[in-house]
Amino acid sequence: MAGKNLVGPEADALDLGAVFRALADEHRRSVLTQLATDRDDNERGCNSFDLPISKQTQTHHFRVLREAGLIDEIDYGNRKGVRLRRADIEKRFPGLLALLGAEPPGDTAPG
Amino acid sequence: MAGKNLVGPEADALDLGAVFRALADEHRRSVLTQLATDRDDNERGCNSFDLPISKQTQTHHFRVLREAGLIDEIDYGNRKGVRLRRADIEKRFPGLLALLGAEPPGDTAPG
DNA sequence: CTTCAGGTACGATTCAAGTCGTACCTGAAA
DNA sequence: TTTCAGGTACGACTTGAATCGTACCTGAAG
Repeated sequence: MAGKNLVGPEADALDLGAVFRALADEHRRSVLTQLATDRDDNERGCNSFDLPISKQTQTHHFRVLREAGLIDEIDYGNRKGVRLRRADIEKRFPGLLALLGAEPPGDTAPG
Repeated sequence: MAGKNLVGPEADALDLGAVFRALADEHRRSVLTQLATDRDDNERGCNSFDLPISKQTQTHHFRVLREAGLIDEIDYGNRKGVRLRRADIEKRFPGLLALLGAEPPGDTAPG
């Protein structure tokens, strides 16, 4: 019933390079921006982000975000939850999440 | 005599994706960290960063940093200067430069 | 049990990025 | 002028990342 939390790095072990690499991708940045915008930090389903990519690729992106220490993944077997590691991120890299709000969401180049 | 400033994006046009992509590379992050640490924002020579890469690759990295809007490049013909665009960066992405200080310099994995 | 949707594992493909070799340009100094 | 160090341009190589196809796993609902 209660999903098990997939492992990520400890709060003190967050690597700035890995974080920047994770946020360099448009889709991953979109996910994290959506998570950071919700101040209640609700757990969300993986398919609630409207990513225009296949589910295999989504799996890849969520894994990158988790291994960078930005999100927790909760495995329920046949579905998965995602939660922002806001406290850990703010502790190690204060102000990082606020930067994501400085970018207008869905800023994909037209044409 | 007075070098000419190579063009980069306007302050309001700084793109977060380009910035994260630029800072995802270890060498470029090292350069920007060194620049951000100097609170006097002195202009520095391109070969004052002790980058363990060829000069062609250095040219490439400085170009990426400039096109991301993070630095100004001043061309003197047979040598080049680099200056951090601190005001523009702080205006558009406040707190970003402070994040670089949270990472210990020269943190290359041993062994 | 079967069915079904969500997710993963593995491999293959495609593309972007980091790197360097060769050649060339630039300005200063001899 | 020549020489020299710093830098660029172009091309080529190599690695890593993003993407998807196929097959398989998981738990819930019939």
